[in-house]
Amino acid sequence: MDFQLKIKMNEKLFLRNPEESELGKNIIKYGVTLIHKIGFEAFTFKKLAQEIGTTEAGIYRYFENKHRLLIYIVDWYWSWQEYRLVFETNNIKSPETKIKKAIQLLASKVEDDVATSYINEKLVYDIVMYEGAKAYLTKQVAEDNKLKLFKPYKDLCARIADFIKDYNPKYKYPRSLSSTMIEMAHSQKFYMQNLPSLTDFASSKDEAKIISFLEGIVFSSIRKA
Amino acid sequence: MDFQLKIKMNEKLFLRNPEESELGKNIIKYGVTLIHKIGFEAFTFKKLAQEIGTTEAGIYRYFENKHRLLIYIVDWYWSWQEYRLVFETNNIKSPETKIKKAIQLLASKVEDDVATSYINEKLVYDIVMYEGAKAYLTKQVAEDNKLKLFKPYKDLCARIADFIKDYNPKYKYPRSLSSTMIEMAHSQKFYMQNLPSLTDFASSKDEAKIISFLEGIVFSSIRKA
DNA sequence: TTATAATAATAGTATTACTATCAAATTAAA
DNA sequence: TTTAATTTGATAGTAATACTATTATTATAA
Repeated sequence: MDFQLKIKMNEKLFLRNPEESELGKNIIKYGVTLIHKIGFEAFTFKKLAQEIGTTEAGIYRYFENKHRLLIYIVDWYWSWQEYRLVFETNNIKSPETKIKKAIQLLASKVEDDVATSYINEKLVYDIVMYEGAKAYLTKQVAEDNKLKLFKPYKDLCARIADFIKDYNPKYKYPRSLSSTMIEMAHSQKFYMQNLPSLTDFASSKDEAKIISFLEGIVFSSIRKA
Repeated sequence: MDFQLKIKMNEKLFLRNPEESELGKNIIKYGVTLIHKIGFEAFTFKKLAQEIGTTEAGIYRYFENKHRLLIYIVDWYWSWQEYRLVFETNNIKSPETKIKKAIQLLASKVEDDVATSYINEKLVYDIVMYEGAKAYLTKQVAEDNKLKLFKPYKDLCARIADFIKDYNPKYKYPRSLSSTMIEMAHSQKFYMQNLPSLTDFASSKDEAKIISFLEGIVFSSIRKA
């Protein structure tokens, strides 16, 4: 038995589909490792080209600019997380269990998943943590949003919001609670590793505490009166 | 009666103190308006110099680079918010009231405050909402943190965490809850304006709902059993 | 086998992110 | 009040960034 997970990406993200050639796949693969290594600000297509052994112009044939590549990676991540969530909550009835699964998926350390060949999920997780917000914190949010570039994030948010509605149909802010949860899973982890005084988690890989913190927030908020 | 609020800024932020000269104050003043107008990515010292009527080199005498200027603005904002919080909660005993004040201060629309002459708080609020996270989401977080560049944010977080501890000394995650609250006050507002499906707030300036959402999260979490 | 498409190689441009130098103007100290 | 010190303005220059364009070469598909 051998499965390959393939995520259909929004066509507006690229000029040429990177999944359809070796060069394209290398752009994603080494794009991920290089952004992870030097950070998005220092990352350039020229450096990436050198890494891959191609030219700058070659990469521009696939992506308009590095911001689009970032959104590609971030979108891929959220789609992947949504897939995992669907898979993990399949056949589960209890909305409580589903919400807990969601928290656990979002807050746990990610291991490189064999189901996807050329993308290293562990690195992508870090990129989303460090650079994810830069995908939408721009002056072009409105245009990018019109192109549906943030759909994967929204889909995941909506799905978790549905679990929350199932749990307590009377809770007034399911989507805001969902986006809070998703954001916090990453940012509390970032704080823990980089600005620990903003958290109560010893930087000692204590992600169980992050999960407990998030479960506390979510379930106390939606608890039925 | 005429008061002037002056915030003492971390000396590592600048090469020359911008508060001590006309040019310096103009760098802050027009820096704020220009970043607000074109966004941090498009913002350059050259454009700012043109705006002010000075030269690029002139600005570099004050700030090492635009990232430091951003941190300066963001730090100023968090210090200002902390000051407002101290002022507003003075003589108040009830931790509940204090927490509510904090939420209200963070989530409400900011008006230009006359107490500070050359800084437009309304614009600074937007800058923190759109660009604030970029201050620390970098590869140099660790070094910047060593220089105490994030102290104002941490101080505010610690202060609100203290209110939470006063309210319920047994709650386990006061700092994480505090940083969550602070972050969400801004990011839910950003979503409301730009990616509304991530929230439950009609983009109709419905900030009362943001406040109700945040109060719900905080108080249900720390409610004594 | 020819057409077609993708890639590599090279060049070039405007802008960015700085650093360096020197003269002019302002302010502060002797 | 002259001298000295400091701050600013003007100009120049550099390496890197963020692209676009052109042509030759190679692989693939009709």
